[in-house]
Amino acid sequence: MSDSNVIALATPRCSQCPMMSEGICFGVSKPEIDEISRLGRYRHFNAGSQIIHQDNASEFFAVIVSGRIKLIREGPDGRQQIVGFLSESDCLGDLFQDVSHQSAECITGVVLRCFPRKPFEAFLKNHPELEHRLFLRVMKQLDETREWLFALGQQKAPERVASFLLWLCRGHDIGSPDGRKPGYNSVVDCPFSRQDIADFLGLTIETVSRNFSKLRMCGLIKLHPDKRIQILDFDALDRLATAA
Amino acid sequence: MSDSNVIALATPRCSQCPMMSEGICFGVSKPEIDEISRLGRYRHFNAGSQIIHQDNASEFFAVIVSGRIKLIREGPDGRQQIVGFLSESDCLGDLFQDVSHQSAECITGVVLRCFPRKPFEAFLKNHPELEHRLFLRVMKQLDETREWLFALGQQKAPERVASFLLWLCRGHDIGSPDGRKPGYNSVVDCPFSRQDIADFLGLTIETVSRNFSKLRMCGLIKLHPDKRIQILDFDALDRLATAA
DNA sequence: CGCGTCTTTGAGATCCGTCAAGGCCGGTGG
DNA sequence: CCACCGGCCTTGACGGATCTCAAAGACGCG
Repeated sequence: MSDSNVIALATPRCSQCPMMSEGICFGVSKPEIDEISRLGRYRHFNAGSQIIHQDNASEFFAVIVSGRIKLIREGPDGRQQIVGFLSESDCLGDLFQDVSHQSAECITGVVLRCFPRKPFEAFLKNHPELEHRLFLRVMKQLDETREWLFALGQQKAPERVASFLLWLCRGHDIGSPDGRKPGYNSVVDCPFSRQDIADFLGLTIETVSRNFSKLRMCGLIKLHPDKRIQILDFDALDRLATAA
Repeated sequence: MSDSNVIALATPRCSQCPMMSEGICFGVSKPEIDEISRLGRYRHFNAGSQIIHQDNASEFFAVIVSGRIKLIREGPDGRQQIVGFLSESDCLGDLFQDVSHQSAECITGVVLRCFPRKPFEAFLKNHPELEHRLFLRVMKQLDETREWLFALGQQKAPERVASFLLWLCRGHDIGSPDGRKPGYNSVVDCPFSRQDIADFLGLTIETVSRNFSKLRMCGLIKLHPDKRIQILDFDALDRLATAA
């Protein structure tokens, strides 16, 4: 209430912004939130639209207000590898480098809170505690990327698919219908197409599909028509992912 | 000379330390270098020794004074994926997290400048310009890791091997004997075993060896017995790596 | 010189990619 | 309301790239 004036000046909905709720802005004083917020604006994108183009100038930094985005590395011949999935409250854009080394494409409709890169970097210079928080995020991303490097380098197709499902469980568990412990009989949201999953796991859509079918026929998962997947045997899935 | 007293108090060879020369310490005032240096000590490791064990406590942060290190993710069944190579002036150790998510093993003999993690993190809190420099490094590592994610996910064995050789050229070019432009007819140092390369590229030693042989027989490279590789046709290698 | 380790090369087995056809589902228009 | 259409997903058959297993060769070290 006391600060709602400032917030209101800054952005209409700053209090609902994931930069606040998810902690990116946490610790930045209100006048300064006002300062940086004045730089930012909301942008909307439809599913399928390209937000960032690989090898183009890196011009903005953004926080995802809603929706899902895939980060893609593409080769000269069109092959593409998804190097990361982003969702609400994640950050988008390459700071401190002039060209983007990957593309960003919307999986769903997306709302972004966008800041021009250079001014944001200048702001960062005066707010080390904010940069520290970004630092932690990038380290976490590096950790996750290394995890997938292991998967792509060492695991076979069935293990990769199982690992992917477990990854879905970790991040996007909607909850189990009968209230069992997390991971068991849970329903997870999977807004990704077969092509997305294939590009992420370094497989073809056919191989992904075949492995989903195998898991379904073995009774480990149940595929719902609304892009949701029900995990019926978490332990078995875990064994598939970690053991051979 | 004026500051050599301070340096001398701090560490015997701080002026030769890669933290200075390679910029990690750059911008930190001398008394403060003294402060942090008092925390650090030199440690020596033999080739093959494990410095960090995956899933163990993350207890120190270090700068590599000399030597080469591989970062390894291992699965429960012994399979291992190299997720990064480190060399002189690179940093080692997971900051701001309690357990290491990968192992670190010496490829050559190694000298480290070691700092206990917690005090170093505390020092970092008071030196945002130092943390900023670490931030840039981690972003660069993330970028490189994504590059290899593309290689492991999308490229076939011959392309991966060619990409690996080009990567060697970028970082460790010893120079061409006849002074031609960089990359052409250059000799690169390759201190890695076939097993290392295989674990890095997600292949087997046999596949790596076969592809090296193929490149040798096609006249693109020449393998010297002292772990050096001569690049005879850089362009052809580049074509192999980027096109199919 | 002899030993062990790393590397190379070969032959066979396996997994996954490619090509192709058919099924499911939602949207559109009659 | 139903028929049609297009995109996405599934399933099958086949071939090829890579892994596995095996043996011989090269290199470094004592």
